This record gives sequence, C-alpha cells and structure tokens, in this order.
Amino acid sequence: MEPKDYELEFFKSNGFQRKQCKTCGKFYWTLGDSETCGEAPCVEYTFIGKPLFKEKLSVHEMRESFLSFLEKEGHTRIGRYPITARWRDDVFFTQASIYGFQPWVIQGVVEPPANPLGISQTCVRFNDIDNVGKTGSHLTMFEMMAHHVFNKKGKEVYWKDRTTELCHEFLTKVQGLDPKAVNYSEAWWEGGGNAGPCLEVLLGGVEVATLVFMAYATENGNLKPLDMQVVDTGYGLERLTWMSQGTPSAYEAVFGSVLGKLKELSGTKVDENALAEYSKVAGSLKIETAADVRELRADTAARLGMKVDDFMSYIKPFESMYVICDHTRALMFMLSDGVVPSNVRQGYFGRLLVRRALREMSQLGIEKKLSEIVALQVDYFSKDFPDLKENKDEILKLVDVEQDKYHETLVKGKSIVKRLEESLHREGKGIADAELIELYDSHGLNPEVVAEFADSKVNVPDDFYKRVAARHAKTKDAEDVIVGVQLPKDLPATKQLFFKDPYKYRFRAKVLAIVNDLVVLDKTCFYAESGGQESDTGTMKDMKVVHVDKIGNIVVHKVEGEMQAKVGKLITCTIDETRRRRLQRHHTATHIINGAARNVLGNHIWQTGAHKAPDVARLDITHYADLTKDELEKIETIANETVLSGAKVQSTFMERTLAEKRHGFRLYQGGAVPGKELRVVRIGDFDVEACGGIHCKNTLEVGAIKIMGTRRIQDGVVRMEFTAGMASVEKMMSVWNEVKDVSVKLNSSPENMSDAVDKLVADWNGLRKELDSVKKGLVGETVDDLVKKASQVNGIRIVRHLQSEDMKHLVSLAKQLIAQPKTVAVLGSDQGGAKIVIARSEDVVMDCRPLIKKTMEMVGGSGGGKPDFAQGGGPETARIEEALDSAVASAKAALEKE
RNA sequence: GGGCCGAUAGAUCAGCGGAAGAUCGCCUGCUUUGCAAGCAGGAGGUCAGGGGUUCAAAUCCCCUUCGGUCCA
Repeated sequence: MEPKDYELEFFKSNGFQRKQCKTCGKFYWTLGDSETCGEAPCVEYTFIGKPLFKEKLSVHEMRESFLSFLEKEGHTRIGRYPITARWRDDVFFTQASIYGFQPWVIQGVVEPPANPLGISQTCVRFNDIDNVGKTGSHLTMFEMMAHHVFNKKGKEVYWKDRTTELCHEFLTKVQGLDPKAVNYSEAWWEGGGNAGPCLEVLLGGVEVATLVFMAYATENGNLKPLDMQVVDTGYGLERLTWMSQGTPSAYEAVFGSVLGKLKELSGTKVDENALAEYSKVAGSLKIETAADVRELRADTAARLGMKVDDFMSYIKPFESMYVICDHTRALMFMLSDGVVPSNVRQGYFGRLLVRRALREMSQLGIEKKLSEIVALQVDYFSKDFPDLKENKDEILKLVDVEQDKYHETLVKGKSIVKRLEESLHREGKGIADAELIELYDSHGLNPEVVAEFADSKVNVPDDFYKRVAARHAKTKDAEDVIVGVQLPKDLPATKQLFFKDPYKYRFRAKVLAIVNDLVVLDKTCFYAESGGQESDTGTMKDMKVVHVDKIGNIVVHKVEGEMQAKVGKLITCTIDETRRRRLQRHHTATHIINGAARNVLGNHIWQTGAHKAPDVARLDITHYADLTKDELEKIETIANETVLSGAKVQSTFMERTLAEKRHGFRLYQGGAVPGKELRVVRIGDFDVEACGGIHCKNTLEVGAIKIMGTRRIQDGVVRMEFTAGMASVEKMMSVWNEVKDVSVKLNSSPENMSDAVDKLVADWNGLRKELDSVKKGLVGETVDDLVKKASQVNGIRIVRHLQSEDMKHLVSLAKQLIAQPKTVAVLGSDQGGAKIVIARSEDVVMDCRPLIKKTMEMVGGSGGGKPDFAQGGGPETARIEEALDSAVASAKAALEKE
C-alpha cells in the first residue's frame, strides 16, 4: 500500500485534499473540511431525517438511475448473474458483482460480455445473518451495482481516474450530493488470489461504495502484476437508496410496500425517533455477539431515556419484520435461481431462511403462510426481474413445502421436549445448557422454541451459539492426497477427434509420450472419463486400452500388455464400438430425462450429478419430494416420445459469453465447465446443456428408455436410474426371465404372481402361529406331570427336568411351573450348550441368582437374572445332568436353611 | 463434505443385558334409535440389515442402509 497508488490526477485537478482521520488514522481525499474519515464509528450517521441526495428514490429507481447513468457514460448494461454460482465450483453463491466474471474473464481466457459494462448484481451473504434486522443495515441479500472494466495490455479502457470521476459524478451530478460531503478513503483490497489498492466511498457515516483496482495476483505473500487489470467497483444499492430517503434504517427504505403490509398485519406503530437512534448506535458499534446486541439496545434505550425492557418490547417487532422482509427477498431470488431447500449445501441456506423467517412470523403473531409474504416480494420486484414472475408458482410451492417440513420438525420437537422434561423431572432436574445444545444441534430446536414448549423455565446461556460451534470444531482428518502423474512438460493439448466425428472408431495417431503404462497421443478418438461419462476402452496395436483420463487438456491412455508404442511413431488405435455406443446413448438419454423431468416437475429441476456406464445410467435432480408413480410414468413417457420424435442432437462450440446470452444459465446442468468455449448440446427445442460428452446425432438412436427406479439420496435430491437402447432390452429380458422363473415356482403366471405371493405369505404366517400354539400346548401338558413327579423340601416342590429345547421354551415352561404355589423349577436343556433355568414361585423365599452362578461354573459358563428367576448356560454340554443335580441339591440346601 | 441424534405393532413412542410393552388406530361381541362414547375380548413385531462381545443382545461394540438435524 503505497501513497502514490492513491495520488489520482482526478483528485489533484479537482482540488481534493489528502487528510488523515483524527480518530482511526485512515488517509482520505476530500473537498470538504471534516476531520474524520466519514465512516461510523468515527462519525455518526448524518443523513437520517436529512437525506443527502436531492430526491427520494426507491430501490428500483435508484438502480435505474445508476445503470442509465453508466449507459450514458458509454457502458453496456448487462443482466444479473444467478445467485447460485453454477459456473463455479469454489462457491455456493454469488457474493459480489465480480463473481460473474471469475475466473474466466479475469484470467483473460474469455472475453467479457461487454467492456466497460454496468450491472446490478443480486448477491447473498450469510456471514452476518444474525445481525440482520438488528443493526439497521445488515442484509443477507443485496444488490451490488457496479461498473467493471477489463484492461488488457494495449487495449486499456479506463483506470483509476475515470472510475473515481464516474463515481463522483454519479453522486454529485446525478444524485445531487454536496461535493464536500463525500470522502474517498485509502484502503487495500485482497481476495480470491488477487489484490490491489481501493478507495472506500464514505458519506453520511456510511460506506456506500468501494472502488477496487485489481492490479496484482498474490502468490505466497508476494504481489505479481496482473496481465489484465480490472476495475471492480461495488455500489450498495440498498445503502444508496437509504441515503436518498434518510429513513431511520435501510430496511425502511428498501422494503417498500412489503414492509408496509407487515406493519399493517402486526399492528405496530412506528416511532421514527426510536428507530433512528437505534440505527445510529448500531452504526457506531461492532456487533459480533449476543452481548454486543444487548449493549446496542442498552445504549439506545439510554439515549432515548427509556427503560431497557420498554425499549426492547418496542423494538422487537420491528426487528422481526425486518428479518422477514430480508429473508423472504433472499429466498425469492434463491428459489427462482434453482435452490431447493434441503439439509445440505446451497439447499441448507434456503432452509435456514425459511425457518428463521417463520420464527419471526410467529413472534409477531402473524398467522399467514410464509409464501404469502414471498408473493408480496415477487409482486414488488417482478417488474424489474421478470423471471421472478415466471417462476412465481414454483417459488411459492417450494416455500410451502419447506414450511410444512418445519412444521413437522416442530411437532416432533414438541414431543421430544415434553418427554425429555418428564424424564429429567424424575431425576429432579430441569432442562440445562447441555440439553439445549443437544436439542438444537440434533433436532433443530433453537432455545426460544424449546422455552416455548417446556413447562418449566429455560435459561439460555449467552454463548449458546458459540458452544454449538465448539461441538463442530473438531479437527478434520487428513485428506487423501492423490498422487499426480508427472507428464513431460510442453506437451500440446490432445486433439479430440470425436467432437467432429463421434462415429469414428479407428484412427492412427502419433505417440508423443510414454510414462509407465500411460500413452499420450497427438490426437485421439478415445473419450476420457468426465462429466459422469465413463471412458472408452479399446486397443492400441495389440495392447488393451483399459482406461482413459484427462490431465489438464492432455488425454492419457492407460494400457495393458507389453508396451508396443514408440515415441514419435504412428500407432493404430481401435475403440470398443459397442461400449462407446452404449455410453453415447446413455449420455443423450440423460439429457432427455433431465428435460422430461423439468417438463413434468417444474423449473426448479436441475441436474446435481450424473453417471453413465455401459449397462446403466443415473441422473440426480433437485426436487423436494419423492417422485410419485404418476410423475415417474409421465417422465418416462415424455422421454420415450422425445426419442421417437427423431429430434436432431446438435453439438456446437460457442463462445462462453455468447452461449450464456443465447441459452441462459440453464446451460450449466453438469456443474462448472472450464474454458473459453462451451460445447452446447441441444436436443430439438427440448433441452440445451453445456456438455463435453459424446452424444447420438439423432434421438432415434437412443432407443427405448426405461427408468428402473428412483430414490431420494438426500433431502431435496432425487436419483433416477435408467437404461437406454440395448441396455434397456437386456435389462427387460433378464427381469422378465426372473419374473417367469418365480411365477413358475409359485405355480402361477406373471400376471397373477402378486396374488400368489399374498397367499404364500398368509399361509406362512398362519403356519408359524400354529406352530407356536402347538408348542405352547405341549408345554401345558407336561406341567401337570412334572408337578406330580416333583420332590419336596419343607413343603416346597422342586421340579427337576431336562429336555432338548431352546431357551425360550425352557423359560416358558418355568413361568408356568412357578405360577403354581410353593414351587421351585430347575430346568435344563442341552441344546446349543448347557442351559439351565432356576425359578421359584412368589411364596418361596430363596435367591436364585447365587445358585445359577455356582451351578453354571460347573459347565464353564455363568448366569444371572432376578431373585425369583435366573438363567444361565455354559459350553460343557456333556455335564448338564451333573449340573442339574448340583442345582437341585443347592436349592434343597438353601430351602432347608429357611 | 463433516459432526450429532435416531430406526421397536398401522401411527406415536416406552423398554437400554435376563419370556417384546403402552397409548391411539384396527377387528369381534355387548350396550345405544343413531352418533360420540362405554364395556368385554382379539388380531397385529425377522425390535432396519449384517457382523462381533456374552451363558444370554431390541438393549453393548463395529459396519451398511435409511431418516432427522446442525455446521461449511
């Protein structure tokens, strides 16, 4: 961070002064005479009640004002990128306007869609979700407005001066800000492996924009100049809107009619003064823990001369409403862009928002469905985002489904809390910290919910969420390190011939390198495993090619047999044609099923994974419920109709930006696809995906598609297994054969098999029961005999009996014997080892446990039980008679003592 | 991707080393003009699956499968 980085010609020629903030020491440039940098906490918000801009604008108006200003200044306006960053595999969500251009544009691999460009990018960030609603300015979802410039060497567009000038003009000329009211503070920006100087645009106590000049790559702590220097600006749409309106909090400015409706529903009255003070205090505090929030409330209450409790009860409903507004707006965009709420990955954040919003709804006592609030958001935003309107029904459906799921969790939770409380009560305890943490972590019940469900009072520890986090903070296992193969440097990218001709199975190519059993060619028809499609196999001269991989853009053939390739020589290769054709069909079938599923289930269907083997393929899609039989049949029917329609399958390479423009982000079904050009695979008007796989040329080649089964592999994801072409035929043949075999065994026909099995099962159950009762009857008969044969001691009968039955039978017999008065039973069995039961009726005084222990020691075993009923066993079966005698003797001895 | 909790009758769950239980629901009979209900009796379980420990496992240990939940 060098001072000269910030000595802009723009500052100098316009009379800006460089000053140092009295409070924080930051350097800043200004036309004014302030002595501080101009950002809270160095200064308090100055614009509340006194807007700094000439006109009060809504978010829609502010966005339009910014973008049209940029257009006027020579920028091209482009549409937002989706909130789910499907073109990247390093992040879940779009968190800044630059995300849409990372990594390909920034790396110079792909041309930007326009240069310079203007955008208002929808973003979500969850780091500060706990502060939403409380601080007056935190949001999970926001729009980052920006002008971006991608400066290639020799093709520079503009850099620091013009950037800052544009910013200054927008604020002063367009929004009518007093030029003296804005400060530009010097700062350094780093992120995602890049770095550069930046200017923070501060006014009214708020940072409304950041102007980043991305000039370096960071490598091991060192800075390396970038080939392409990027202007990365970020203007907070919500903050600018807030500034223009001067409302007590950003929420009041941003949420418009949606917030109004919530106020109406909850019947709260607004005290502008209290809200304003709250925001001001929040602006000057660092809010990180629950204790900070308490301090915020206490400070504000003090400034207002209110009791903390009174202030709390006033401010709570507002916090709730702000949270609901924020979360529903974020949800709307996330769901529209293809997030299906679930318990993992992106979906989890959808669930989180729904549950948090519902909590606040119930706090406010609003009985409406959450989807009704989301619907208000859609209406408020759909004019500027038409896709929201298009997806409205889907969005609301997803919210409803998720609300139902939360309801189930709560119903279950309620009984869990009740039971827990009962059992703790028996021990004379109440719900303590440990239980609270367990209930939240394992059952999704946060402390407030538990307190609501519990009969007794529940105290929530201050550091509750910290302690939950501590439970998760265990060290990770070391990851498996994949040992990479060291290929010779400077190998050219392998030419992949199958793109041009997917039906070429024989070719000759030059051998470029051999490493162990790996062969690299100059060109190849072998498809390397990727995109879920297994690799081709085949032969190379007389060697077998068993697997093909891609390392970077070099295709590596793994061969078996004596090495016959020679570097520099040509070699003849043949691909296993049958296998290839099967893989091809399965790949095209996967696209068809994906399209069919979206057709039947809705726009929220995205591919989350896929695998194509020669004999079977599978496709994972985002969906909130198990597929019904009806849905499945529809998908299968549509898929097969599509096959029979004989649609062309077109594969064309296209510049990434152009492909995105033409086909939208639906392209990214298979996840992030690297590179400058995308291969776009299009099946009629049915399905378009970015895909590097090998496809049939016409859907007719796919043959019959048979979906073998579906199952939910996780909440929000359904896996479909299916076959196509010969694989379908084989599968159906083998299943049909199986069915016929079974039906023959059942003495039935395939059509009547189900009835036959029902009958069989019923018969089997009947027989089992009959056997049970017959056995019981036999026991009954012997009881009388045994009692008669029993010996007597002190008027107590001792029954001694040995039989070859299982323990269950022995126990059953003993129970019947001791139902008689004054009876001791000593029963043995030699089945599966030496087993003995010693039991007595209630009116006999004797502890059976020491007897069984002593007895079983004789047969090398042990035993135990209750005083009146003991059992045991041991391995020395041959000594069972001896043991029985000993047991009877011991029992007699014990009884005589009494 | 990781942590935690869980899987027992049709449903909700208890049992947590010594014959598989409760409540609701279901069936039969009685009672009632009918309904709600009441009374008496009854059916209904591979204790998720597989290994192990033990004389003995629903119960303890390990693995697998499935569900829930928290976190990234």
